[in-house]
Amino acid sequence: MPSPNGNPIDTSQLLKGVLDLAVLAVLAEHDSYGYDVLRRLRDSGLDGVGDASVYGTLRRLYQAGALKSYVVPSDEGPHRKYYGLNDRGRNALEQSTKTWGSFTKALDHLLNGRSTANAR
Amino acid sequence: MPSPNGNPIDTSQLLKGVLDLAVLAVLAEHDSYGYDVLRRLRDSGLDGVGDASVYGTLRRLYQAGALKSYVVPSDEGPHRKYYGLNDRGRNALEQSTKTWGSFTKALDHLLNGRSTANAR
DNA sequence: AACAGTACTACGGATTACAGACTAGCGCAA
DNA sequence: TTGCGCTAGTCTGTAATCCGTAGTACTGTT
Repeated sequence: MPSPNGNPIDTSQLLKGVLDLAVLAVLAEHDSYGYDVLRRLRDSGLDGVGDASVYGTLRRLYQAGALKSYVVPSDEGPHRKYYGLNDRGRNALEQSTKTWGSFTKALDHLLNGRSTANAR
Repeated sequence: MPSPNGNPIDTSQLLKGVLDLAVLAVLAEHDSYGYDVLRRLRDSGLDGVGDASVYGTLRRLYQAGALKSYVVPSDEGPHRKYYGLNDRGRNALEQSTKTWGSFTKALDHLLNGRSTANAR
């Protein structure tokens, strides 16, 4: 049930589809493992991201063939499963970035659209 | 299963949570009915939006108390169900716009991330 | 042993897409 | 005039997708 309050949009819904892009972007800098991806995501301002969401995304991306992965047995804890972009992943990142660009442009057009001079 | 091809993000997923915002923005200009909202959304660049999605969103928003609605019997077809923002809707629009703003900012930060002064 | 870092799984919630049904005027042919 | 299809407009059910919460398990360090 919706809160009896105002009902602004939920950040979790905004993440839909964007988490892929975010994860790809993070991995574009350098290979990394789930826990670290999560941390970097949160550092960048994406607060409410759950760890399972990241692991899920990583796996989905991997199964889609956009990532390579290799396990690094660590000497300071359990093994770390590193992920990195491959060609397809790099391609997907580029594509998705474009899609995201035009999408936000359309939204901005709607939000600030033709009402620049409008005293309500 | 995903296409054996590259698997860029899907526009439909991007819409999640944003459709609310888009619909609110459209209604902020002036009251309107589903079919027209759909048309205006598409005109603004949001292509793949389905009509049922718009109707659904309209109803959700209405049941959340963000919209008022009234039926106008038309002389050129079936009746038109108009929707318009009320106070709560206006409030939600403002809130959501802010959320959207910081969200895109975070994303952009990630995408262009390693810009000036990443030497740390 | 307790704790923190790390990985994974299962279930549930929210939202959009697709397809189909239904309503109401209008124009045209028989 | 009646019948039929076309268009504008609305609504509903089901499928598919994705994120969040919670719970589990493993491994070094203190």
